[in-house]
Amino acid sequence: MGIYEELQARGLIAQVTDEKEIRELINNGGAKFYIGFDPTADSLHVGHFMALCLMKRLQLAGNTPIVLLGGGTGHVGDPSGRSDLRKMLDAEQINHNVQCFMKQMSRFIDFDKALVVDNKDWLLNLNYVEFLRDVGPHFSVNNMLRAECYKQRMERGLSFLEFNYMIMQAYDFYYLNQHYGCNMQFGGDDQWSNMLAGTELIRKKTGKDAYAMTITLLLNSEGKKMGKTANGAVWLDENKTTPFEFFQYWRNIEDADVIKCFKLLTFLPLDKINEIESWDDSRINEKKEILAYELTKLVHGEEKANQVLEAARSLFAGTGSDENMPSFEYEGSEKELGVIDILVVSGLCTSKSEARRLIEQGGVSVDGNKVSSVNEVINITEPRKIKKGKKVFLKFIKK
RNA sequence: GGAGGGGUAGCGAAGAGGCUAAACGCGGCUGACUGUAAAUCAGCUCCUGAGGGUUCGGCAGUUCGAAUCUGCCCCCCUCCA
Repeated sequence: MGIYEELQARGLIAQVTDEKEIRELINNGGAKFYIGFDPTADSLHVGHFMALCLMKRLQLAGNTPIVLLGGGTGHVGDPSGRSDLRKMLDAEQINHNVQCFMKQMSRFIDFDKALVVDNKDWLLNLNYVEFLRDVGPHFSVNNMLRAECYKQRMERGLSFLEFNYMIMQAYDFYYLNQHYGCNMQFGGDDQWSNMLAGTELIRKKTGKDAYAMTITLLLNSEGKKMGKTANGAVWLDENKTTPFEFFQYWRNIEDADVIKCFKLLTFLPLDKINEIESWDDSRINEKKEILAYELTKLVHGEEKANQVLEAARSLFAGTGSDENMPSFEYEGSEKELGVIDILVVSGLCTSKSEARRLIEQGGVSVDGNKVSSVNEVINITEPRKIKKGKKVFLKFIKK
């Protein structure tokens, strides 16, 4: 089975421009492909993770990856999948974000064997009129407006700035094709129209074919994007989403999504996944634990994965050590603190009102004892295990 | 540039001088039932020393009293140019 068939079997492939050619190209290691990452935040998220994994899979199959950092396109902002204008980033933020991306990517990609480029190097110096004359004639506005990514924005309004994003991305592909021999682009399925614009530009300018393939978006059984919580994305940066939180996110997904996540996100061989799938439903929690462990291992390393697995088992099953449970170090000098203060100071609650409400509703316990009064005061000379709701644990330690 | 419509809590959306800390829906949180799942049910969802305090795009007014009325400003949408 070639890599193409593997990707297909995992359900990773969403759309391709030319199936036969692409299959041949990547199965024989002949692809020099790029994936673009726009530095819109200071950490990568699960969507990027899928792209990076794809990059790794293809690299292992002998293909050559190019990581394209969007230091230039970041100035414009991709309107795809958005109902409103992106916040504009200044150059300083973009550079900072690019640095953060690089750091995180080094865990997945061996930069020695991959090419890393930043499109600010060619986009920022373009001369407007020259550029217009160069690529402008190849784009039909009528066609662009038909693209799915703009359609939804036609109702709410689309700025000329964002309208140009597609042209930037198409130009990137063309540029990489000319300067690095890049013959293929991968991306999320929401990038499809932007990617097609690139293959078309290359064909029109050079008469040669280039290919594009999109990866399935990670949607849950209700059709919503996975990797998002009420507080925002599930980040790969451990300072933004702790390994424990990361682990718990996957540990708590819906039953219906487990096998799909195995296939799309892990590197477990397909036979192994099929075997897990065949397990009885009563082992569903075991499946989720493996999934969460595997993903945490990929993103945060084996050591961290073992720690959070231990911590989770200790907290939820009562087995294993609680040494590695999430903790908070309190800097104050008091020997005792009101429960409300503990909750607020540690960040478990954002206001005292919220903390009070929580206690009144019976949602807080300390060392296993339910807190019954909002006035309760706790001795903090010893570490205390705070439990908020059913699943949030924190060890409160006085420094 | 002209005409019209609009900006209310995380989001959607009522309210059109006091009865409004602001209906309702979604989302979120807590509890019950479970399997750290889903579904369902119940409660909560601006802050607070629990006395109050601060909110309805911004600023300045009118009024005993303003999310609601007036003026100016900012932003968004639709149609026309």
